[in-house]
Amino acid sequence: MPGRPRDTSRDAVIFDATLELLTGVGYDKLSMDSIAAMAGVGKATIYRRYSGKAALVAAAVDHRAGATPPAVEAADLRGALLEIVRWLAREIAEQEIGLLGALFAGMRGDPDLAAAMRRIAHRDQAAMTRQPLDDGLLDPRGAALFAEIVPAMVVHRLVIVGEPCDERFLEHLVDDILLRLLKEGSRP
Amino acid sequence: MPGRPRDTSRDAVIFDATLELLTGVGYDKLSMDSIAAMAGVGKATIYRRYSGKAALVAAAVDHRAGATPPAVEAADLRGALLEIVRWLAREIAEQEIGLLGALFAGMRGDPDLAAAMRRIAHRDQAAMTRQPLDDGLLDPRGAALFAEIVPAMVVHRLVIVGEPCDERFLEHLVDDILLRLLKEGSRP
Amino acid sequence: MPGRPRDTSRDAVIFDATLELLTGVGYDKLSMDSIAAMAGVGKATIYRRYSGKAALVAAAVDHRAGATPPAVEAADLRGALLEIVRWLAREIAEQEIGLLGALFAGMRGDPDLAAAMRRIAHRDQAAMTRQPLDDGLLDPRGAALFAEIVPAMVVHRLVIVGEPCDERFLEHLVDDILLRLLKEGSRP
Amino acid sequence: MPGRPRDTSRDAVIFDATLELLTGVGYDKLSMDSIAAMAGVGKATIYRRYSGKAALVAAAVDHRAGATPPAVEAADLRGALLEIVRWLAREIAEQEIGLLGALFAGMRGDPDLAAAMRRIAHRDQAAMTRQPLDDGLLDPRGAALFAEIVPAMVVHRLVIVGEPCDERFLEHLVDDILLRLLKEGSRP
DNA sequence: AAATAACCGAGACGGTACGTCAAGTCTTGAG
DNA sequence: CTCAAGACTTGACGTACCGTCTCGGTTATTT
Repeated sequence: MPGRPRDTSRDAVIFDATLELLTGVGYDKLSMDSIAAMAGVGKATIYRRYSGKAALVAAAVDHRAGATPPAVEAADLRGALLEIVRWLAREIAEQEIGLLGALFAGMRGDPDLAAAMRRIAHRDQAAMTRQPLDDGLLDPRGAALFAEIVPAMVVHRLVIVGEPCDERFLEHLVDDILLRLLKEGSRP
Repeated sequence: MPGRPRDTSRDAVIFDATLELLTGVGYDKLSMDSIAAMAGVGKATIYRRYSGKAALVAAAVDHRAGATPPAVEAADLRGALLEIVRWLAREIAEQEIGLLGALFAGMRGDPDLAAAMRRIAHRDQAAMTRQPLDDGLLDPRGAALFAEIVPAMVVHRLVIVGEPCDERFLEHLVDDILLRLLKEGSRP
Repeated sequence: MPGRPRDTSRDAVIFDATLELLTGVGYDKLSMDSIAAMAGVGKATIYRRYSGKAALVAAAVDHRAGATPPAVEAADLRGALLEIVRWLAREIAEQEIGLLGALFAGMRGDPDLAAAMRRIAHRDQAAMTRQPLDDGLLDPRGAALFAEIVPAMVVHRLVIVGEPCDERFLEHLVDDILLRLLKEGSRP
Repeated sequence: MPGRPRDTSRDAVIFDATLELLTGVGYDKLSMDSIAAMAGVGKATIYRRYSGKAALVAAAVDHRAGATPPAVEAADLRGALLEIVRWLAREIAEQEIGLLGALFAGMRGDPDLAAAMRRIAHRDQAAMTRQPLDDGLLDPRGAALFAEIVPAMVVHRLVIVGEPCDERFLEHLVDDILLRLLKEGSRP
């Protein structure tokens, strides 16, 4: 099949422009024209790669987030949990808020896209608890509980409550909720 | 010297049209023109009352939700929690999903509006646990924990996970998380 | 017929505001709201008197123009013609341009109103040449020619050519057109 | 590096729709939305070409009128004048009335546009008298007088007097005004 | 080497919705 | 019944964005 191959260097500049504008003005003030202009790219080049704004934002967030695995250092359960929770809170605050906007906007019209974005949002959660699981700090039931509660409360804190996930909140989350549920779960 | 007073009957038809279209087509396919047309109202009449789509949706959801107090019947803690959780899940699924869309869309550009919408989202949560508190089924610390965890997990379930809050999920929420945290809290 | 009588002092302030705004911003940037506001009058008070913007402007121009009869002093034909032409040019430039805008805007939708405005535009023209007629400076045929040519050329100069009716133009009009036609007409 | 060039076929359909609606409903009932709809064109395509309704109408009238040169057949002065006057009266009645509406509406806010419209209104008038000039039927002074008087009286007749330029009026214009002025001018 | 075919930046295209503004009508409370 | 104030419906305005299409021009592969 002949023809000029896609210029892969375009992907990077498109992602950069998308993420910069996304964090700058928010999802719904984000326009494809402005992304194309900032990236120095034709709109067709974007639409050749992504089906629309929601898909582009999903891909951009996926790309950026994919580069950051956690890497836990603490050896005790509380320390490990705090590290993971800190990383997740920062990740969501910085990147995935935009993804959530895309999710809201796109999920009605395109269920497949919504499913893809949900996969992105979930993807790290499995990897996140792998190390504590391997170290024996966490059992599978505890890991599931963690994955169910922590993202929910972090997102709720940021979006609904509208306050940052500061250290105080994260310690409260770990000490008053997670540790008590996990300890409770380990009793006979 | 005041002129013609606002026709309060217009508020009702505007809210009705807004909510019907909101649940029908979703927040971002919702157009001011279609609301005005369905309500039989000029756009200026809407913009005289609300600064934009986000503010209108917030007011409409506020209006509709305000009419619904919980009213718990069960006398035991588990039953009471289940009732409240069921009501909240239904409320969020039916009404506040639209509000969340508005929140995402509007919160960057208008922090005051975002704050107002957060107040709306929070408003019922205090009243929600009042009866169990009065009945002695819940202590203040437990009520705070409830208000912190339940909305977060319900919203997360609906938006991020993308699955409905069915009875199975709600019982899991009550039995595996809430009750264990609340029992734990009552120990020495 | 009982009821509060119309406050005739309102007519004056409405006319004043109308004419001031008309000369200030032109016919089509003239809004009923701004007239009402400047006049310190409710819009209903205007619409109770005039059927719409075009009718109001016509009445205002009629009112203002009606107060100004010509009063020719010169005893020779050329001097008399120049005086009349000067007055008419000033009158049209200052007032009736607005009326012409109203005429254009309103004539399609309301032929009766258009007829009324044409009557206004014509009204002075009969009176204008009365004195020269009485003095024997002009015969009826000459007066008719005058009334047919002068307003046409003044309006054309102002609107189509877009230049002011300065003394040079007016003398050209009198010397090169009017006087030659009138002299010609008086020959055997 | 230029992008996609303007589709010049869009100009034609826009002009057609504009002129059809203009003659149908008149200048001020003419809406950009209806033009766009009838032309099967997005509003942006119109606004990309013309700054507003007045500019569009000016361009449309210019376009349509530009295609029509006079072509005089008569060999005597009276016949030639009548032919030209007839053509001009028809032209103004059919096309330029709309342009005059645009001129009134737009000339306050945009003097450049007003100047352009005046150029359009004047454009044919030079060419109009070229043939009689070449044939020696008219001298330059007579041609200037013609161009000054005839359009003025035709417009005045149509707009202010509100009557059509029928044959009777045109002969009056030629016999009682033009010919007498032109003959007068040729005497010693 | 030439032809082919998909790519690229740029930007015009048909649409849809936005939020504003004006026209003319209606509704207060006061006189 | 009139007044000032101002809310009402209607409908056009000009702007912004979407996702598509069309230019002239640029690479790679395939003949």
